[in-house]
Amino acid sequence: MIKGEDLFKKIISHCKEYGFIFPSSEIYDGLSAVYDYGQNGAELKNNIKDYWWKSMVQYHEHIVGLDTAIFMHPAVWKASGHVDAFNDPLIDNKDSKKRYRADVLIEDHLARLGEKIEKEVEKAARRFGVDFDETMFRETNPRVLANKEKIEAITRRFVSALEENRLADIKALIEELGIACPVSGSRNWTDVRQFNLMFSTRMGSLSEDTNQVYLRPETAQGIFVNYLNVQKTGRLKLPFGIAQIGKAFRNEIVARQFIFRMREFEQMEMQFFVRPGQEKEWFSYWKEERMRWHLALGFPPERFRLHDHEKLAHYANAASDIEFEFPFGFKELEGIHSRTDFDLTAHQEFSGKKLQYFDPETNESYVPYVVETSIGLDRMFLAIVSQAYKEETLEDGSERVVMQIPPALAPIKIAVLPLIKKDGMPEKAREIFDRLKYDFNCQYEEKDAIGRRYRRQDAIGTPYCITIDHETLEEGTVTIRERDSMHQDRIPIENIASVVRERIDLRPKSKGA
RNA sequence: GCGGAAAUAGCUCAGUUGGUAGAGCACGACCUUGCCAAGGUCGGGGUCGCGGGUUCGAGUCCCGUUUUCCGCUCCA
Repeated sequence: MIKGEDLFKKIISHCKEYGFIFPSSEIYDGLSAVYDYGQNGAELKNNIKDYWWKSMVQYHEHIVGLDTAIFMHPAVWKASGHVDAFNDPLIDNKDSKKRYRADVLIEDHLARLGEKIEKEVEKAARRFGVDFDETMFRETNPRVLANKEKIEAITRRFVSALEENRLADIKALIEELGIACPVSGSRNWTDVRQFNLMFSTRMGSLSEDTNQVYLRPETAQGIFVNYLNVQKTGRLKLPFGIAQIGKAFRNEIVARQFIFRMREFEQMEMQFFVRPGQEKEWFSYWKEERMRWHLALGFPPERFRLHDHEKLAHYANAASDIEFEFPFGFKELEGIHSRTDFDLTAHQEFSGKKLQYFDPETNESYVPYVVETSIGLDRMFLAIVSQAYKEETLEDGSERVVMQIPPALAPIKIAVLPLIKKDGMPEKAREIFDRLKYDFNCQYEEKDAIGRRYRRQDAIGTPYCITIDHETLEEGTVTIRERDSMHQDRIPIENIASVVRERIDLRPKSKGA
């Protein structure tokens, strides 16, 4: 079986060869880490969106949809913390060619100085024995005091330099502290450079009269700033959710691994608003619910795993990732975050507008807590094609490449194929095609031998092929060929639609969620 | 951004010590066959990633650059 790197390369070229994904602006040599979705990719992507939207919005009574603008007031990103948190000062060591976050280098160094003090205290403790008063020693010993003072002074300078973005001062600190590269051991550093992960542009056509605006780095904020509009106009009661699908942009230093990490990407997010104190329960609920959604597509459970975050982002009090085993290993596919009231409270402060919910059951007003589910649409796409791509050797020794895309998500649902190009079969096939095309995305093909046409449909993941033969003309039946098993059944023309519809149905079989 | 590798037709690749670009598959038309790809005939398609340099002459040698993959680095 092919695995890892080889498999990944094959998937990438298969995606290009069969119209799923093309490099952006390819005739101009492409644009780094930007991709376009082709005729089959666009269908698959739309089907993923549709599946998500239906299972989140349509099947959940208490979740509604929203579609907000990519541009938002610049203050939104100050409130959300992105202006600060998305700024990293980076520095390179010229000898080892390694890159570090300058602030992390200094923080680590300060931590080591702190450890030195502790060692001194320990040493003293051993020397003085049982009567030793640690606190007293820390507060009175001149050497410890001097070291502590030194650390505090450096920390003050460091924090103010960081806050005011004085990059030269940060570099000066690194040199002054004699921080060496852990790899090369050298102190040969480049200047500190600022990397802002948010794309910015200018709004307004006169250059002297413009405002800097950002391309949103996440879709969530559009939901937060609108949550009261939606709640009031929809007369929604807690708990309720708002779902959104849309593009987001992050100017990653390194964007790579095909469509896994792109600078322009699409998110499918749902923010669930709950009473404070109930967020942990809902967090667990959504973890399970989202995992169920993935497994409903029929993927092997061992390809998924949950990863709980130990280090939490500035806004969260609990966070888990649903990771999928891509050809390059387990990586984040979806994040479930308990975002507390961080965002709403911040927007309340920055905007000066109350963002409280009046709870008719308790007669109280409060800022709700938020549990977020956020999945990368492009990553979901990659997960599906990675899982679907199969190279098979058949009984007769021949080989085929088949995309075992879940039938409900397949770009083309039915291929309509006349067995031969004469005896009235193309006409009959056209007639059937014209009847089916209003309900399913269909493809008509008459060129080449039937076997070859089956293989072409396998390569783009078409779950069903309808073949029109002599019996069709005489008895009104067709054969329906199933992609994965290659089994054929003979069914009446009138039954095609109902048979296919039943097999591509993804609705929960027993109870609705 | 650093290091390594690669780039010739839609795809996979060949192209001798530098001498003016080829194959198979794919694609189009027609003929033939007809249930799991590769019958016949004819045909279309490449400024050899891009830009410079060396040379009488560069796909081939040199420099730069772009893109991709891998490893670092980064990824609230």
